[in-house]
Amino acid sequence: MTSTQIKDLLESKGVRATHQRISVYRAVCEHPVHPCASAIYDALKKDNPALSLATVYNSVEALCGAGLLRRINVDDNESRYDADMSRHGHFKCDRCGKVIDFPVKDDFAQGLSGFAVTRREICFGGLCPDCLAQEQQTKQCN
Amino acid sequence: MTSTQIKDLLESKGVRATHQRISVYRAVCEHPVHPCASAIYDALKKDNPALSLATVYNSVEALCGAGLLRRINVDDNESRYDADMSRHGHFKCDRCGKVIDFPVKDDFAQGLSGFAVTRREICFGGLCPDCLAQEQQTKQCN
DNA sequence: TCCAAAATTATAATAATTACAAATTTATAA
DNA sequence: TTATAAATTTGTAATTATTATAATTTTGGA
Repeated sequence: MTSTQIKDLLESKGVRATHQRISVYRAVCEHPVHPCASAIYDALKKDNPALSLATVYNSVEALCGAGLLRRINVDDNESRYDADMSRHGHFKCDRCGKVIDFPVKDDFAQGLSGFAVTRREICFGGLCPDCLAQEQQTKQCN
Repeated sequence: MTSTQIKDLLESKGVRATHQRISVYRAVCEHPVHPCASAIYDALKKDNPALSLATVYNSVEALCGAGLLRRINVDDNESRYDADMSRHGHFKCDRCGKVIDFPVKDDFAQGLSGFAVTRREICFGGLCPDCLAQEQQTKQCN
């Protein structure tokens, strides 16, 4: 995705497309797992040493408000950000820390007629297949 | 639920049933919405002025580890605790702050074969029916 | 180019949580 | 019951994520 394309996307959503916001958006899109604020900061600091962590927070705030990013709470302590706004869940491996997307069926929630639902988050946790295999191997050695 | 019943429950799960842990567990059970650590602390401080906030954190940690409580992340900043371990989702109203339980269908998650899922959390957000009605009223006045 | 509004920056403040060491309590066994 | 070791609680300090603030810079439009 080119800078121009991102610029147009942000402006179509009514947010000013500053250099920082464009690069924050790109960083979230391109990050292998959904990054937290400081991970975005670290990734962008190389190319823009003047970048401030406060700007990263301001930018994700603006982008979330515009519906371009969503904040996810897979971790107990810090927020991560996801540029994929489609319906899906997140699985956090307690061993390797990876966050993996998974599909979810539509209409699994019940009893919410009369509610205006604007946010949906599905977070699972446990062990991913790789770590599960390694744990079982370790157990055999004991 | 009597103190003796809670004591037996904790011990059956292998956690030492101290006075503090018993009252923390009871506080989470009896709290109208799922309380955060400081809400538990405030609720118990009246009857036990010597209680420390650190103990509340230690207790919920022990109780979560034993599968008696679950930590929920409906808020971006702080954790809340829930004694209902059955499958259900949480809806957080952005206006009044209330957290409301709702039922969810079984087997809505897909693509997780090979994963060992030990944690499941479903958090929705938006406006509850009451607040939605009030917002619509406000809109009409403008 | 000039100007006002908005965004960025650096830093301070806040708030939730964790770490730590001393004091207390608990379960167990003599 | 009393002694003892281990676990827990307590009070406080440290840590960490996030927000607030004010000065500086950038942005978009006249």
